[in-house]
Parts: sequence; structure tokens; C-alpha cells
Amino acid sequence: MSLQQTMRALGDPARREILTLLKEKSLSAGEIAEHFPFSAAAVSKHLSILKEADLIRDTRQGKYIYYELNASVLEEILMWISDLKGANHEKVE
Amino acid sequence: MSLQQTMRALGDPARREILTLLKEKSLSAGEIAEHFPFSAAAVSKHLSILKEADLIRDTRQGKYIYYELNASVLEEILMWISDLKGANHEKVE
DNA sequence: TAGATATTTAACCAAAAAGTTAAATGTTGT
DNA sequence: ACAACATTTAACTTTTTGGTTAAATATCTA
Repeated sequence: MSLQQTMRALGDPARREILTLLKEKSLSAGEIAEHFPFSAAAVSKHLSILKEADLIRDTRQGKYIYYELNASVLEEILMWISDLKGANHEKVE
Repeated sequence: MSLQQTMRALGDPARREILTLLKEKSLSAGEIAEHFPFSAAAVSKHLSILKEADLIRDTRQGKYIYYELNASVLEEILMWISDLKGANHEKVE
């Protein structure tokens, strides 16, 4: 929820990679885990950190839990960074 | 230099705070350290991490070393995030 | 209900991060 | 050259992070 959580979540390369994967389409935990050289448990932990930061949402479908990107949270970071850059960030209508 | 370094540097709240301070104006290491509850050495380490990420630049002026924000690096992150959001990030002329 | 599969949670471990104090370095002014 | 000051670097400690394997939980199907 907080900028802190979001930034922390984005600090890890594996988690950024997960977000990039999810940009294309929603994937189950297992499908995501396949992309990485470490255990499903490790990936599961990454997923829970991303979920706490509200960067992803999960929905169970039977045996599988599908994850999808929640890009809306990125707005806050975008603003923080834009602000640092001294941009005048008006709302784009 | 890498996105990884930049993201990692931004992952720490103290370092983000430093950048925010430097947004206003350049400050010496000592002035920056005054804003934090921990030692000057700890702040110095944060500064070196930010410097490695090229997020700040330093220039010595006599006894003092002044730090200034280098916002240009933020462009890369901004693009990464915009991309995740699915934005069509054209250059703004 | 039992067994197979998907995923998470728990307990644990090693490596990295972030802090400390003390010593080293660079600069100024006398 | 020396003392005072600003800052960094070194050595060390504690906490956090990111991984492991094994056990727990949830769902499906025979």
C-alpha cells in the first residue's frame, strides 16, 4: 500500500521480472515459477511480497491461482519520480 | 548505471529522503547527515550507493563535499514503469 | 474417501544490507 | 608543520533478505 512497500517490492530483479511476465497475460503461480531457476516456494514468497504491495492480484481457479498485474499502484511511484524530476505533473485528461 | 542499481538505490527510504532533500538544493554531506538520526558514516554510505547509481553527483568545495541530484537517471525507471503500465511513451517535444 | 497436483507456509540458513565506532584522508588557517 | 574540521573507509555487528526443503492446505478426479 505504501510507497515504501512498492519501492521495496520493485527492488528485487526477480519481482520486476514477474511483473514484466504478467504484463503480457495473467499466469498461474506454477507458470510463473517455471520462468525462474529457483523453487516454487521462493517464487511464492516473491508473489506474496508483490501482493502486499498491491502490485498484483490473485484469483483462484480450481487448483490454480492466477496472478494478474495491478498497474494502478505504479501511479504513485510515477508521481514520486516525476516530482523529483521537477516535472509539473498535471492530471492527463 | 543499470536499472538494477537504480532500483536498489531507491529501495531504501533514507536514500529516497536524501534525493528529496537534494531536489530543493545541493547540500554538503554534513548538512544531509543532520537530517538523519544515524551517524555521518552511515549517511556517507548511502551517498556512495546513490552515487554509484549515478542518482547524485558530488563536487568538493574546500572542506565540504556538495551533493546534487542527477535526475536524468530517473528517465530509465520512468520508462520501465510506463512500459509496465502499457503506456505508449512517446517523447514529449 | 483417497491420491495426485498446485500452491503456500514454516523452519531454517547463508549472504547482503544497514548500522556502529574508530582510524584514515583531504582541506583549511595559523 | 600542525591542529581543527569534514568526510570517507575499515572492521565489525545486527537485521533483513532471498533462498532451501519439508509439511500443511486446497482442489480435482477416480
